Amino acid sequence: MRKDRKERSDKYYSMLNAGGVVFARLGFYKATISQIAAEAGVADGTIYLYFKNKDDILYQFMNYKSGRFFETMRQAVDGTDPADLKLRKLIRCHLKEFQNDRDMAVIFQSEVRYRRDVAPHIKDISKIYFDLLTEIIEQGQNDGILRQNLFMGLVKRFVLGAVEGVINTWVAAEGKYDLVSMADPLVDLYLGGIEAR
Amino acid sequence: MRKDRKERSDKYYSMLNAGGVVFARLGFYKATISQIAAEAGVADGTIYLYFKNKDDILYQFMNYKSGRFFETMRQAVDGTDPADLKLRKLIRCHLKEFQNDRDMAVIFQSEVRYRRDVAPHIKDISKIYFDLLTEIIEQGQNDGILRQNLFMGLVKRFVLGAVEGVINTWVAAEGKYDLVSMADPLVDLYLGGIEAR
DNA sequence: TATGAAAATGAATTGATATTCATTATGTAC
DNA sequence: GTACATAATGAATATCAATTCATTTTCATA
Repeated sequence: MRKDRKERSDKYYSMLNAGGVVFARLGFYKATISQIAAEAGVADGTIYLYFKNKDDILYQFMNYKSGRFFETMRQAVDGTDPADLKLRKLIRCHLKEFQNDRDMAVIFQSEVRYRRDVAPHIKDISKIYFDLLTEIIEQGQNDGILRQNLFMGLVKRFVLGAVEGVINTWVAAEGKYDLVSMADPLVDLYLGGIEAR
Repeated sequence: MRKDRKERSDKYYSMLNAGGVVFARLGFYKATISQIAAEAGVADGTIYLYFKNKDDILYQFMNYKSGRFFETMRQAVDGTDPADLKLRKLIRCHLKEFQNDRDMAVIFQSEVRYRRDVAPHIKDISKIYFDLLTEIIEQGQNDGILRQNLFMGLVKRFVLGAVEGVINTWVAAEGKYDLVSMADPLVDLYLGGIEAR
């Protein structure tokens, strides 16, 4: 059908990407259609041939990015590694993907938390993430690498919350340092904590 | 001066509070002055006798809440306790204050991250928090309770990020469970990590 | 109770921008 | 090269909500 052809076109992606750029720079509400159109090098009206409305641009942007993101995550984790290494790979991958696509990072960290209407979509996103974590942690417990008496719901929040905190700081610092280098020290904290032995 | 009298009045606080209610419910951009005025039981125009504009309502709300929040935090931590107990008290206090004032929790967790223009103000907020954490962690290291080889910048992000993650989940769950009960298990994770010994 | 200042009101103004659509351009089949 | 369909344009429209301000109400004082 026609819509498919359109959606796969270069023009479609340049608009999607322009949306990402402008939303990241100004936030959803301050971004205007005219700015997005200008960034993509098309007329304002053209946006509406490809997207239902402004919300739809954000929605499709998230959809596209999160799809690719989780494919990458899944690949990073699949395999026969021990749980602690899987956790390391997961976090490294997360930080690497966000470092390589700062617009996505900004939008995921702020719009996602902000916009309630995007929330249903986002729930899926963190669900997939949480499922990956559940797999890893349960495997680690079965192999005796991780403690048995863990409150799983809390541990997942603990892990994801801390990564997000690290990412937010990096975003606020305008990405002036290497984010990926935080991965291993962070996982060391997850595993061993801060207490002296 | 007149402004002082106004700012301390009941009406001022009812408008400030109404702002909190409506911002928390709809987010800053979808909230309207009319809704805030209605919630406070005043006319639209009255808002502008007490606040410069819509931004100013949010700004003063944050200012007021964060001032009280950090007084409370400081009190919770001051004293001669060992560092791990201080950390426990800090986290307990943080969760308790947010649980007792859900509007504040929603606004701090979403608007703060979202609105760049509020950021300078917010930097102060997390700076105070980080300073408290620095004090506690350094004390713990001096007393031999906490590990020496900690990357302080990361540890602070790790701690604050994880608490915020826990709070976000609670907010998203509409506050249906007891947030404060998460404090001790969370601090246990900070201290000992998830690895088996 | 009369008077004036301070406070409050809410309808009207203003500005902004998302969205539409009549028009123009582009490309393709014959 | 003509005719048709598809795509793109951008000025005009429609909506919405922040802010203003002429008018009214409240309230302290004499």
